[in-house]
Amino acid sequence: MPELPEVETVRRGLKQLIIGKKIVGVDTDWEKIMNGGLDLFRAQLIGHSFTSIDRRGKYLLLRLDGDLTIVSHLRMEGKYALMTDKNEPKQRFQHVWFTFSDGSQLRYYDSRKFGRMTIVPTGQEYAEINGLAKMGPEPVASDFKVPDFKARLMRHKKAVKTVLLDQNVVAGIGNIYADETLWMSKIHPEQAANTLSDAQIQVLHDNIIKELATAIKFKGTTVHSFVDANGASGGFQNKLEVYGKKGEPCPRCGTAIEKIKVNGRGTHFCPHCQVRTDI
DNA sequence: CTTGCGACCTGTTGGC
DNA sequence: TGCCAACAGGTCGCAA
Repeated sequence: MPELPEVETVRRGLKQLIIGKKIVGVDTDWEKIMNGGLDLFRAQLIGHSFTSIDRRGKYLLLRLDGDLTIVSHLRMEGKYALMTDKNEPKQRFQHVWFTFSDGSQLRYYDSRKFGRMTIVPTGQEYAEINGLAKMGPEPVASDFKVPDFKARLMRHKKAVKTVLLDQNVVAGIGNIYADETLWMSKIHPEQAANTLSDAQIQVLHDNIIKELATAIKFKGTTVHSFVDANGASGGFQNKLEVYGKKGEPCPRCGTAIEKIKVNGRGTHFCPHCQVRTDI
C-alpha cells in the first residue's frame, strides 16, 4: 500500500499511541511476517517498552528501550492499529499482535501477508537490513542532491519511471508518486533514464521533493485501502493529477490520460504533455 | 553491474 | 447476474 508519505503518516499517528507501552505478549497466526520467528520475537521483546518511532524510506523503525528496534515494512497492505482492550475479537487480516501491560494491544493487519518485521540492535539497521543498506537519499533538499541524482540516472538506460521506483536511487517513491512527479515534470515515463537533459533532471528532482512533502501534509493518499494508525484515510487522493485517471482529461491540456504498462506496473501519463525526447 | 520477470499472497474489480 | 482473468501504494531472487 504505502509510499513514503503514507508511511510517514502512519509513523506520526502510531507514535502518539504506543510510546511508553510495555510489551507483555507477542502472538501471530502467520509467522512468516516475523523474521526469525515468533519465539525470537517473544524472547527479545517481552519486558521492553516503545520509546519512539523513526522512518527511513518506506521502513518504520520502532524503537524500544534496551537498544532494540523493530524494522517494519508494510509492503502493499500492512496496517497498524491500537486496540484499547486486548480482549476485542481478532479481526479480519489481523496477523501479528503485541499485548501491553496496560491491557491494550498493538495489532498488525495485512491482507496479502507481504509485510515483514525484523528485530535488530538499534544502530545496526543499515548493517542488517538489505533494503536499508544501500537506500538512496530521503527526498528532501538537505539529502537529495541533483548531481548524485544525475549520476544515478546516467547509469540506467531503462525507463525513467522504473529508475524512480528503485529505492537505491531516491527513497520513498512508489507507483503513484512516480506517475505524478513525471507528469508534473512533463517527462514520458518510458524515456530512457540516461537520456534526460540537465533541465529535465533538475525539474524532476525539484518536483519529487515538492510532491512528497505536499502528500505528507495531506496525510497521504488513499486509493485502495490505506488508513493511518487511527483508521483515517489520507487526503491527497483528491490532489492526484494522473494516477487512476485513465481516459480523463489532462489537467494541463485536456488530452485523455493514457494507461500503459511499464516493467509490469500500471502507468498513467498524458501523451500530449509528456513527450519522449529520446526517440 | 544492469535488466526483466516470476514469486510472494489474497481481495477486489472490470469486462464479457 | 455471474464468472474469472487481470490488477493492486512493493520488494526480492534469479538467470541472462
